[in-house]
Amino acid sequence: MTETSLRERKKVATRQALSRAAALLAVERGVEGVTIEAIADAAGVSPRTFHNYFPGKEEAIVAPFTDGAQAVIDALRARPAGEPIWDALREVVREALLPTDTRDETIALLRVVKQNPALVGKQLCGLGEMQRQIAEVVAARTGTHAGRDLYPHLLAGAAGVAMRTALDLWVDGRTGADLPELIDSAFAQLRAGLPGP
Amino acid sequence: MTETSLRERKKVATRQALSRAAALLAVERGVEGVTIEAIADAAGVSPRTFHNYFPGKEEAIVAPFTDGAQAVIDALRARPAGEPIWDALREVVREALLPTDTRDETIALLRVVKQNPALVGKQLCGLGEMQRQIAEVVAARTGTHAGRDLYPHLLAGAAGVAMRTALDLWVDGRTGADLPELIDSAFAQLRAGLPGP
DNA sequence: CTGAAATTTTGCCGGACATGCAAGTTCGGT
DNA sequence: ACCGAACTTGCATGTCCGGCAAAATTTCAG
Repeated sequence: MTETSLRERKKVATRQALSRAAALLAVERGVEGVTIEAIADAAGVSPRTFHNYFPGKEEAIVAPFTDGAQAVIDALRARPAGEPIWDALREVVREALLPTDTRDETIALLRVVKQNPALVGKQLCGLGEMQRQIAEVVAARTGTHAGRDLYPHLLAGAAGVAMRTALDLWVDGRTGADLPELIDSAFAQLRAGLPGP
Repeated sequence: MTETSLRERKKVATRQALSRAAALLAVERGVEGVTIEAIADAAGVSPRTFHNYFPGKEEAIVAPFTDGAQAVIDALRARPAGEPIWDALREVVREALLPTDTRDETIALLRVVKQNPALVGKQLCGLGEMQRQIAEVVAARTGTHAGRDLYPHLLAGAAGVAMRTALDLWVDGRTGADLPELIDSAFAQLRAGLPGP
């Protein structure tokens, strides 16, 4: 299966421990009230080691979303070649947002992120990188050119907007719908050209 | 007219001086090669004063885009009430991206921003805030609810994607089309539901 | 015009951040 | 068991960012 030397396992474990500690502390104390020293301490490593894994606490906090964006790209690359591109995008977004074992923590984290401009910036930056790579995949599948055509970037951007909008509205919780419904609705509306309410 | 005491004028002048100096230095030396001291020096104020206007050099560099986003919102609020919302959005984006007297500088600045993740994050953060406010305006005009409906956020997001995509492709310059054409094309494709290449 | 009030600028300071470097420690393969 | 590679850690340096209070500037009432 996957190559898993002890070193590799330790590395991912440390990375996850740092990320989880950062998220937990951010939810508890607020982002500004968290120091790198506290995160490192909670994860059982030295502050200096923290910087071997993340350049700053913001990156550690939003790491789950950065990783999730990468998962979306990988999943998209693994879709069957003939599948309509809109369907493929909807499916990978749906899979990425499937209920996890840490659902409540993720919601709490999303709320914290949303209220902090610095975190929003990092999150959107990761999303932008995801869209860039999605555009390349789309271009390859549709015979368009990522450097010359609007189409692949618009499609990737639309998928990103659908994902982000559905998530945001779901996290706010003022709508009774569950997440898959919101995702389907968002994709359907975009696919229809947002004709009106 | 507009209240314009000496104090107000000096404040905006200082802010613009700092922003312009930051952008100029960033283009000349690269973002990392710019210190707050250099920016403040170029603008004729003390480094401490810089922090009274911007929390960091990144914010100063992307200030033109932040301000531009605000201009889009104001322009949208000023559109006639009956106008189709898609038309209104396309028009305000077009107006925001009209050729200015500092066209070449803006292009150079956009290229610098694009290559620096920290700046991209700040820029996207400002764009996100613009979209949030656009969604409110859209909700008010279409009888939808920004807290419950996907529609206004999807529409605002689509407009943001159209603007950003058209700008990016235009700045890269690999397409012969000019900016208004790209904007029109982006909006037309989104409005048609991105049917395919 | 003059003096007081409000606002802005500035220097100083401290905590936190980020990163290079070198020494110490742990792991992997022979 | 051993050596080289990879990871951790402490140290040191430079920058960032914001609070605070004093000095300077602008506003406004008398």
